[in-house]
Amino acid sequence: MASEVELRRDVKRRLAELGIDPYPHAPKGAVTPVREVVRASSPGSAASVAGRVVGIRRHGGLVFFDLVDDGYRIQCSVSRGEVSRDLFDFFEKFVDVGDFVYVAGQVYYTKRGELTIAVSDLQLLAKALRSPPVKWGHRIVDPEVRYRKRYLDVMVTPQVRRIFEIRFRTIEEIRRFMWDRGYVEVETPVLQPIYGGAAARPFKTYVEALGEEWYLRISLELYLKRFIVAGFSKVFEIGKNFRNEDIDVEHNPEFTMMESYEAYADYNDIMKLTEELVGTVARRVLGTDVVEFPTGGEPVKINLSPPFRRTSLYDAFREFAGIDVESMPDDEVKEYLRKYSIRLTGGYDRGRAVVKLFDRIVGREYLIQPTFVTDFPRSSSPLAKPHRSRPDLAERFELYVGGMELANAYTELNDPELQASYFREEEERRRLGDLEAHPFDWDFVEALEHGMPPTGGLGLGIDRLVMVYAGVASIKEVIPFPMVKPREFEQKRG
RNA sequence: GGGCCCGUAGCUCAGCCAGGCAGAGCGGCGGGCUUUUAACCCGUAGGUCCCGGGUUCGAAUCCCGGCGGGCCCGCCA
Repeated sequence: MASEVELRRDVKRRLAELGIDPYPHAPKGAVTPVREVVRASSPGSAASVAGRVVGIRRHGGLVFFDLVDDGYRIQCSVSRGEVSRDLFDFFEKFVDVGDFVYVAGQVYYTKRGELTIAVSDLQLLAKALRSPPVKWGHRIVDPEVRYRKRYLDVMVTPQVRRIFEIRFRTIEEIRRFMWDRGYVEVETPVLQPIYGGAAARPFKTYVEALGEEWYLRISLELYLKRFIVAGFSKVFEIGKNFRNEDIDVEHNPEFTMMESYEAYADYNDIMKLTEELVGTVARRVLGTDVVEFPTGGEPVKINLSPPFRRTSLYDAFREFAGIDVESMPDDEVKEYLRKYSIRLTGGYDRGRAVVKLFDRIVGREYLIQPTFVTDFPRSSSPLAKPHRSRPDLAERFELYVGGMELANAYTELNDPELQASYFREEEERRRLGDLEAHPFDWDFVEALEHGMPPTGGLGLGIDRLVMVYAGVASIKEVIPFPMVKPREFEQKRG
């Protein structure tokens, strides 16, 4: 028995014998988006549309089929009694589910009350040699197919398409929000001689022209701050970061961040900016700032309208876990590290130990509603400015929603000599085996030496924000083509 | 990096525990049907049982190794 592809190739051959191009360059008539026909057409009016055939229901002399164009579906019918014999036979012999067609005809309502185009003219626009894997409107079950061939997932499942509509609208509205506040959207290099701005292992690459090993950026931070040094007061960038770390429901090696930097602002200003952004963009994209997010299987209502709860890291420990980490002796901190089997690379450091414990004990578990966690230990934040009244802390906050870290922000460190000394601490850590410690970036320090105004900066994880908006618990659901291992598929050729 | 689970027709899955002819529904193909919408009715084709090795008279089934995937844990400030 011939395979589907073979059968449809045969259809192509027979079309060619009749002098019909299965891949014409353009539709023969003007095309109206199906969306407009569905919204505005009245019975009796003419309509000409184009789309993919997603379902065919044959009743002898009458055939119903569904057309989908840009996410909108419309039913069409071909009646043997009302069209030429050629047109009816053409549809029967040559049109399959998956094909793109152009149709023209008159709009009417069926007995069941569905808006339908009575087709009087039809043109094949593109022959599909493979049909969709499942009927339109259904879900593909196999995750391998969903992620490897996302185009199929989006093609057949409107709910999946909806997630990506939310994603791209979110990015659009973030841009609008930032533009409206006078931020300039800039571009910084993806390929960098020294990576920085986060604690992560980088992807390495090789620049033939320079004969050097370079890196894919792990954050946007250090170059955006150079823009502030250069004299731009408000800048932002939305772009891909690359971290050579493991893949799970909250992490993809390639992910999208928005970072912004604003001169003459501190982390309190940035908190206001952040909550307004998260709430405003939600309302513009979703029409509401109350969303449902699955945590531990159960959907929880999350309210994204500002202001968000604010708590210091130490207070959050006390409030949610009943632990006073602030006054705890080092021995006891180490005991907690053992208890939660947390290993610190680069030697014991109280600040970094506390942050790791926080992630483990408090963040994921308790911070479901939007919460700003403020004032992290200074040693865990080498790019942030020390706290104005607490030298052991940094002016830093993280935003948690749904138990995920959504944003990270500082009053930026702008003292070049302090920055240099923090870089030296990081180098020492790297020497002690911390592969995620910051490399020393002399060029950045030199930029700071030229003077950077007091600045507030923000890093916002776009993928995770979209997870919250779309109400999905896996980052793979919001990344169009998540990273999956390549696989050799057998090509079935006839 | 550790643990658990999964891989059988284009798709969803049964068969595996307890070894003995490789199955169902959907989809495809053929036929019927002029108001259906997961249309319906009749018929029919379709298989590298993920790959390799082992045990056995005999392996989809049991054992070992590998590949791919999912979930959980660790890690990802």
